[in-house]
Amino acid sequence: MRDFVRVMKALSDPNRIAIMKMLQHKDMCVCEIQAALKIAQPTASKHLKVLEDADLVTSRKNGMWVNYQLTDGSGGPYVASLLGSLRHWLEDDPRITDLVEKLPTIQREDICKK
Amino acid sequence: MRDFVRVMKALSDPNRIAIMKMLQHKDMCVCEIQAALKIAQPTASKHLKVLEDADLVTSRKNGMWVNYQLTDGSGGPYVASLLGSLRHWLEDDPRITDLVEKLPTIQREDICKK
DNA sequence: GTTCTATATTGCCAAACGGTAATATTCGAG
DNA sequence: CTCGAATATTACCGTTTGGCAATATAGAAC
Repeated sequence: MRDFVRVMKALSDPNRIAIMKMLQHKDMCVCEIQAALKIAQPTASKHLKVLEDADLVTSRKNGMWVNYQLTDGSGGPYVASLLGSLRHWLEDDPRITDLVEKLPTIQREDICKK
Repeated sequence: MRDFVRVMKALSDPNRIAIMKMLQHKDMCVCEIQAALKIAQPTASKHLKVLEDADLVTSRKNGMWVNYQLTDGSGGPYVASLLGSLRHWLEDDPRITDLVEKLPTIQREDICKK
């Protein structure tokens, strides 16, 4: 029950849902997510931690960057099911489609090194 | 998006999840839910309102009582899918099985009219 | 080593949440 | 109409949550 609530809570925030939908299209680092959602960097990190604690997302260090990606769902029964459903859900949501459209223009090389 | 978040939030609380799982077995009035979960009556009412606002539950007045039941899922795409998944989810959760076991002993005639 | 750069952690604030007691509402019974 | 019983609403309280600025950590480049 505790795990289930954790997953549902993780998917109960618009910004975290947006992160999940973007990660369906490509792996992203923190600064890319921060730029896409126009939120502060610590906010992005915190959201990613919530998603990671719920086993919805994993991170791989790659040099200076930390790449986040969707999990394969092996973390638990609810996670697998919800990851599958999320593929279809919100495909027509205006904010999501807008974010996904702009995804190709979000590249870490252009964002960081300010 | 707003609807989706509302549904996910509604399913992010242990007591509300317990209500959903109990309603899978039988329609219930507020005082039955209150007794089963051992919570105050306003708390039960509030939880039911959250579930109703998310279209997960509907209420039918029957004299003095208000019967709550699961919706048919026609309220939206996420609702239908989650209602279906919830049938299988948490079937082995100790608290849920305990509540369901005790369901037959929860009857409004025994509970109310204090 | 030192200096950037990307990310994580901490500390803080306003808003939202879950809970209760007290009160209001609604409806059946007499 | 009055009384009692089931439910809803309101007011309040402690905890959690999402946001940010400031700081700490980790790694690449020099």
